[in-house]
Amino acid sequence: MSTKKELAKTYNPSEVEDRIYSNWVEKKYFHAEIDKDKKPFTIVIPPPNVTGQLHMGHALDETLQDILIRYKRMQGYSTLWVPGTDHAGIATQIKVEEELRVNEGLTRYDLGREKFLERVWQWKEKYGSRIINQLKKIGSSCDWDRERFTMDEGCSKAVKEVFVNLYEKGLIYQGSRIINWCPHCITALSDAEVDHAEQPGHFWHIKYNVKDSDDFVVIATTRPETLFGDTAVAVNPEDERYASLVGKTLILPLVGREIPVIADEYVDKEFGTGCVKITPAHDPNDFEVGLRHNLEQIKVMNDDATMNSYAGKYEGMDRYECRKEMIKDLEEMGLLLKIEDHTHNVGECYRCGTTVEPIISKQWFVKMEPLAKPAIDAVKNDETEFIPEHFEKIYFHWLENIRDWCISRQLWWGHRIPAFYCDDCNEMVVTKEDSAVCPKCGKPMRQDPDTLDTWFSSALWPFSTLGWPDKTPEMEYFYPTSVLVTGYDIIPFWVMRMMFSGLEHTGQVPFDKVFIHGLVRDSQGRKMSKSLGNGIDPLEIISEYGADALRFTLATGNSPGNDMRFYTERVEASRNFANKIWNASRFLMMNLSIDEIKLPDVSELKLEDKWILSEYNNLVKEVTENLDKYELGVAVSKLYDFIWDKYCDWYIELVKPRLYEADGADPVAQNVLSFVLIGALKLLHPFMPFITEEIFSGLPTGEESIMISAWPTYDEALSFEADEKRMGIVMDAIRSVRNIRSQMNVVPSKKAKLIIVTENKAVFEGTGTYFEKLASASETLLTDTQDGIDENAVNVVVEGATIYIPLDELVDREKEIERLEKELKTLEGEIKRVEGKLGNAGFVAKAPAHVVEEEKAKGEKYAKMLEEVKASLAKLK
RNA sequence: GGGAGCUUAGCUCAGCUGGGAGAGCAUCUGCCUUACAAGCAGAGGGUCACAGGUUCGAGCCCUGUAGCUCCCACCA
Repeated sequence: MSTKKELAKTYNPSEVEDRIYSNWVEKKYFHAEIDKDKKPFTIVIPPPNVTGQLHMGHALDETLQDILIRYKRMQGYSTLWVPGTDHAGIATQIKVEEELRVNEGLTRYDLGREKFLERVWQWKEKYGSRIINQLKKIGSSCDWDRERFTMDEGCSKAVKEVFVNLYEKGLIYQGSRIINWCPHCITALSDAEVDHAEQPGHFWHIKYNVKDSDDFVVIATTRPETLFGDTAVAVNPEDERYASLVGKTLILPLVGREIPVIADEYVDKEFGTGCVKITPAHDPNDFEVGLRHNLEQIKVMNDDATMNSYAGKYEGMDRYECRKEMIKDLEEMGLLLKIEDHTHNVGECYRCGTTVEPIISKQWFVKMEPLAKPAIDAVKNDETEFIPEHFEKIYFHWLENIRDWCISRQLWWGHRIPAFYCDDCNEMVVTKEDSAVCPKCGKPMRQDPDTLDTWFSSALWPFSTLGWPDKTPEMEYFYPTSVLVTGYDIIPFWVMRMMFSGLEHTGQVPFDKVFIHGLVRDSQGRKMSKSLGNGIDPLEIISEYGADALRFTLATGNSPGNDMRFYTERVEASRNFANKIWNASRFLMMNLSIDEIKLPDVSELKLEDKWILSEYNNLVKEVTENLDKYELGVAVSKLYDFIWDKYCDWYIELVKPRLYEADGADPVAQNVLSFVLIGALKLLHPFMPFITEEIFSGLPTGEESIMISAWPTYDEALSFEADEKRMGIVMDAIRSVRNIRSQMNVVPSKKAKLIIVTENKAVFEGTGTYFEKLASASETLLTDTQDGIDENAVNVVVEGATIYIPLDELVDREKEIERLEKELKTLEGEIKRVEGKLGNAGFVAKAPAHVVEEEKAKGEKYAKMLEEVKASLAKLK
């Protein structure tokens, strides 16, 4: 029976990907079960937001995770990859509000909380499932039976559990503090949710008159509109210029309120005018100063950053409009003395870009210091390791300088804070229950209207998805997870918070390793963003080039933690590689007449067989080591080189004559070709799952799927070092002959006669293509002995042999002389280099013996070759 | 003001614990050789940012300098 079949000439991914993926899903290959006989390997997905669609950053993140998961699955681990999505509080709420505004002209207040939330849930269903489908498109082998959502029942249970626990331990508290307020999203933000950007601004020098005096002070401010909230002016206690002013009263311009001059260390004498207006309700430093001096806190803005009644006639104006107007008025009044240009860092909301307003507000906070310490220690003790390691510094820096985490958000979409208030007696209860009755007066209580920071639930993701707080078998078996794969940009948002949450609530680190990748940028190195319109849609790339090509591109030429630029040219190269594999397989299948693949006995193997097997064996070892060290880019480039260069360009070409024999294709060659291809496909499978599966299914492997086949292992019996070396010489010889033919402009179709003479006078002769002859000669190249050399020939010198190409085949004598002289020069250069090294007493004395030996051997080899070249030149001249 | 990273072929980037500089793309030459023109063969192209140091030996380790990028930071 023949297994011969013919594949299409080019690989067409769109025809196979969906079919293969559905088959995997149907067969439940992605599903992970608790298996005590296997070791677990767990990854929880960084849940994409339900706001959007897959972008290139996700594609990279998913690809890396899938590579690791598929690799470990083939190695026999019970691999669990938990998929899911994030409710993304602010981001999603903004999107739905926007949609509501554009389509219906409504605000969330028009709908009311309940109706609005219904809309958000509809959004979540639609876009949540869309992004899940997109994850599938790139081949992610997630356990879809275990898909989760940060606001599903289990996660909600975990959130309440954690909140109540921390509250009872005193690690969650409510307080009035300066927080970052986004006037567009109308909510508080945590420090991590504020981006800082340099903005051009001004220093306005404003005159504050001293009460009942002609004296005045000049303060320089970048935020004149907060003037209405000033409750003091501070100077440095050491500042002699203002010593007499301390204790005096000033008249606040425009509103005429009286404020004291105080002395505080905080003021820098050298900066500005040395006088600082103190606005405790609108500046974190002023807030502290205010506490020290017991100053009143006056909020001058509403939640949307319009001015309130403290701003007098400016009430109702937006903060910037107010600034403009009041500056004009101050100028008219002669109180504006100077305007200086000044660039400063301004905080912006990470979701909408609006300048945040530091504002005093009553919010819920997590006390960070006691939580941060164990999280720092766990990384210092290597319980969790970052890859690459230097990202630990970022992690430490954040945790060591952390301030309490503001976790309440004035949003509707999110986990509602499990605190209840009694409107009658002001009693407050924090409980896991959905409702509460006042323990004092028995009246039903009102739940806190605010929700929790999205990252509060994300922080629990590694264990809430495994069933925590219940003691589930999954928690027992799959936790702690094995590796977290994520971008460096969310270390402070997420990694750090999962770490301290895991340690606090489960007593264990949430993951062994944190594998950090960089950002995917556009071809000019810019961040891909919607506003720039430079984003490249992974799905378009997939439909044009295939998921494998995209994955391969993302995994190649990129080292951990470094950003990468995305070029479609690179995807084309990856697509070409896929096609190359396809055609190698096509070639094999066209010539396959065996129906079972079995590695032949060593005695039957020819030189090139041993060589490719040995190279393959090394590849197995190296790729496995690279993957274990998370060097995915290195692993994949070795696979590329092996398959394209060694397997296709050398091995296939070398065995062709054996396949075209009149009495049928050599079964040894067929077996080796198949064995190596199958092994290489397995190694490549984590990177290019679809094409490897498609080809594998067409080969007589006796296995049902490559994705559940066993990962190849290094086999001492396949190591043929001596043959690798011999083959190296043959390859050198072939390259040299090709080089000559190319320089002599001999077209490939013209067969040249070759005479190969080995060191010990072995001679081979033939007129076939140089490929065939060298291949068939390769076996005995260095051993046989015969006599008879054609003296009138161009020759090529390789280690241990000289190859003659009769001159009548190649016309240009001058060119040949030129070539040989060049060769002579190269060899002389090499010999000089080696002699220099060996002549260096320090080198001979101190370098390792094998290094010295190698150099000696090289010297001898070059010397012999030099002699041969010289002899040839002499003959030609 | 701190901290990190980067600087290697025309472009984009690899280069593991220090032992004769690599890939892809681009360029040049020749080929439709019956797996593949999304291909084959050949070629050109790099004082590995700069200056010192350690070493028998440095792209790799140390010190300093310059340029670029990013993160963090309350100087009003």
